[in-house]
Amino acid sequence: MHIAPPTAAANSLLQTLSPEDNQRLLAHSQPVNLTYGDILCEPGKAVQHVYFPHNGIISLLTPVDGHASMEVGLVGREGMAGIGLFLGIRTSPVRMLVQGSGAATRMNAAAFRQAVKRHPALQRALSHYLYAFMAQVAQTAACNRHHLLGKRHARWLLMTHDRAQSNDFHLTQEFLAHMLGVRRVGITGAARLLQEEKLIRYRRGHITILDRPGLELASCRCYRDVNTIRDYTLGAEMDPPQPAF
Amino acid sequence: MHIAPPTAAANSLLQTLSPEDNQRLLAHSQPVNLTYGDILCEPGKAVQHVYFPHNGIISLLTPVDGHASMEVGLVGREGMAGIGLFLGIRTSPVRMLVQGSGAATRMNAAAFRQAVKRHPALQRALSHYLYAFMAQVAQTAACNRHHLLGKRHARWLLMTHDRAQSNDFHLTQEFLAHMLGVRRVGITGAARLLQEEKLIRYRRGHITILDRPGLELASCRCYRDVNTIRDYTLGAEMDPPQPAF
DNA sequence: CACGTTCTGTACGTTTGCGTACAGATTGGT
DNA sequence: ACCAATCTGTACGCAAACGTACAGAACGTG
Repeated sequence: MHIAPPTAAANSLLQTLSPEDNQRLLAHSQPVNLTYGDILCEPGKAVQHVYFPHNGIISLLTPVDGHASMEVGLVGREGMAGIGLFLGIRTSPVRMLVQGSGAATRMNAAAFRQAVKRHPALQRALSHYLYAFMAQVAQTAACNRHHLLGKRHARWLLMTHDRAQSNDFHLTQEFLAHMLGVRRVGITGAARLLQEEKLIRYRRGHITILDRPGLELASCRCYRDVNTIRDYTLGAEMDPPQPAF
Repeated sequence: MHIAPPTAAANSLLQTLSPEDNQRLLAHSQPVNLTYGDILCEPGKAVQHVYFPHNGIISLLTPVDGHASMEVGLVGREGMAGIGLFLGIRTSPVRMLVQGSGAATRMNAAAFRQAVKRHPALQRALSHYLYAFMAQVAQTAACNRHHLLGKRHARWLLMTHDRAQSNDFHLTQEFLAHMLGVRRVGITGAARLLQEEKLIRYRRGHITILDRPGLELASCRCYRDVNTIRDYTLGAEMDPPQPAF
């Protein structure tokens, strides 16, 4: 699903709040600008702030064998980084790396926990988002084993495209290789193929999506499946009998 | 107490409740016997019951490309199956397959939600478990891309060993191959190696762990890392300033 | 105990991706 | 305008895992 960019894209989670609640929340938060390469939190460290991206993108990376790391989740305006706090755990298991520059709302840990406590609507929104996020991670685990690089590559581009809300964005092959846990040369090959098919165009750290439907065909079903679950979940505003809390 | 089977270990999540709360909860739950091969829920279907294993083991499988499926999580006495309900979502994204026969406590969906609502201690325990479970899934995603079959094989055996609470358990190569998302023949090779090293012994659907420390050396660090996070999380009984809810 | 079923062992060619190395191209800074 | 840094293209041998096929071993049931 393609997200139409209005002038100022707002974070979906914050949008679920009533204007008044939102106003109250804003008093305890700051607008910040995420810039490519920023590390918002290291694994094992305490989460100081949570982030609600507007048009920025945050990659969540899990360490492997102590040093290497690879992406297990992608956070854009549909979500937040630091969701562990919602579960009462202050320590982050993942590295939070800014993958796409852009605006976000930042809130410190204590304020966030207060906010969760006070706003049932936020609780519900976060619960549902968490569920969708877990589905994303689980699908990624399966995808990593079953699908060839080309398809995963296309899937990643689509996920980023949704969150970047623009047809071009900053991206190097080296970076992408790191995210997908493959060699840089592997990406070179995959990208060349997509370019030959006129689905994308890229040059030195910059990529342009040319044919989104085509890309969707080139990617594995995981992209669609994860979106289906997310849309269903977040659309399930009325989970019938009672909220979870 | 008339229900508790003598030799069976109790479910950790239920154990966090006070005896009185536990008693009250038991009124709304039934002891059941999970048997190998049972499917407790299909992906996309509504979760009718949640399960708290005592010594049974439940595999959570994510579908890939519609038909195939692979394991993204393993649930034993440390956890529960159906955690999505805790987040207010009734639909299961995964297949729940009984991988090890044994006892469990079953609770229907409505009763479970009531219980969550009424018992803050249970909320906290579930929150923390959910966090640990997510870490498990994320690590699996990374592990799937970075580690060779032999190591993942050993890791899986260790995880199952922990939950089976016994040195031998039922297991076929075909089944394991399916869980790990590899060919059956791949498992044959990996198992042969471990057997030659006297770390395990197996024959036709049955496996015995002979040298657990040795197995740990043969597995990837993911095993240890996930356990560290889980122990830390579940041990964090006193999350300092205030509970999450 | 004989038979069918299920599980395990081995084999062979193929593909994907790895590790590494090096050359060429683009960019930014001074 | 140049240099240094960064990014991308291509190449080569190698290892892991794939798909598939078939044979042998263990079990359990009539």
